[in-house]
Amino acid sequence: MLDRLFSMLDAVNPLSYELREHLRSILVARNIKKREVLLHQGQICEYIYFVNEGLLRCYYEKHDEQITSWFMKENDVIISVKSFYTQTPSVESIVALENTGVLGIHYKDLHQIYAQFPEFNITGRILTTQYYIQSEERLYSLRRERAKDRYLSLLQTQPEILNRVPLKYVASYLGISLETLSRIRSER
Amino acid sequence: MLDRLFSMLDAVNPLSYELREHLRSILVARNIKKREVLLHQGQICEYIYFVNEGLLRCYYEKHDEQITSWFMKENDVIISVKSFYTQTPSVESIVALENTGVLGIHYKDLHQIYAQFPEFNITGRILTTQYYIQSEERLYSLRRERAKDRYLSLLQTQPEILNRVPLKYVASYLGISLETLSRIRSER
DNA sequence: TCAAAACTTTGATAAATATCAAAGTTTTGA
DNA sequence: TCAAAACTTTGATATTTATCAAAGTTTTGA
Repeated sequence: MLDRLFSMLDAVNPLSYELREHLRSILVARNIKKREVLLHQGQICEYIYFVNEGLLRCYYEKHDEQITSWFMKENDVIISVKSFYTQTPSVESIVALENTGVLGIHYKDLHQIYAQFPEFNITGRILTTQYYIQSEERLYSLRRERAKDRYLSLLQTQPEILNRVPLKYVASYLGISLETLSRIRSER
Repeated sequence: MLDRLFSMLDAVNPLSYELREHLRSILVARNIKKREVLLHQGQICEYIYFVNEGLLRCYYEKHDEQITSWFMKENDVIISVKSFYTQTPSVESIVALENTGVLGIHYKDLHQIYAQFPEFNITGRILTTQYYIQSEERLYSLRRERAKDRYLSLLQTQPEILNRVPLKYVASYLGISLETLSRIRSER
């Protein structure tokens, strides 16, 4: 049950026996059915989650339209970034696109770990860095790139997303309209 | 000379006397004249810099066009994100827009600090988190937002940039053409 | 299993933005 | 200081993409 999480963390920076046992005691497992909501807009994102299995979508509303900010699948760590780090109400919601199993750590427990197991700051720093790099790479593709090129980079970097997610969500993730995406896909 | 950096770091997480002295011994000061290049595309970004004074621009080329990824000014930490963290050749260049003074820490020295002064991982984690949040916020504005709205958010969040930077750089930072930006500004 | 709901495609048109070109304006450096 | 270079604005036009509408297609759940 915790194997996937532990092996992901171990790969980043080896976990001590004590930390591993401590994690067992504070991790919260949760199963979310397809379409069920893990975080509602307006709530504070109190947990940082690890996806054991399944797929989720993080989105927010702008002029009555849902805009997808991230898709998160097996082995990903998920939060509403600003809400979790600043413990303020989230503008984003997180909803399951498939039946999903996650493991959560409460914000307070995480900070207690950072204090009690200083080496976990290394893990935190490295994981944050990885997600920061991903965020920067998405900025590249949104800046001065054509709708078609944005679609092609997604196809290259995360092809499985396209098989698991309705087009309308992919479209808003890429910052284009549903119809334009459909037309791009039908070219050849 | 090091006051600004130390007080920034202290505000994130207090520096011990030993760490402060160690920093003094490994920090590298550098002055860059306007238009001078701090990092060339293709080089590995070996230093993480703190801007004491001045303003720099980080950019990359796409279809013969320069696209600005970041502006960095006093009190900012700067790197070519992916290049520094992965120690691979940079797709970005960094150039001074004003005469600028920076303090640099070499990648190896930084990691030596993380090992020798574990509490600095806290600082590293928090600073990375702050920049990650900024990156996410820029993603919001590039996704499904009109050119005009992107300009208005920049005006709100970083008005001083607009006074210190030629419009063509601001335009590519916002992902729009120079002419469109000029027209947006002249409305009213 | 089958009707309703959700999703995708396609077409016609409108709106936003880019591109090309040229004329002003400001800054720079010998 | 003043000509050259860099920057900004403006206009005309082209291209990209969005929007609105409707018709297919697939999925879902009672």
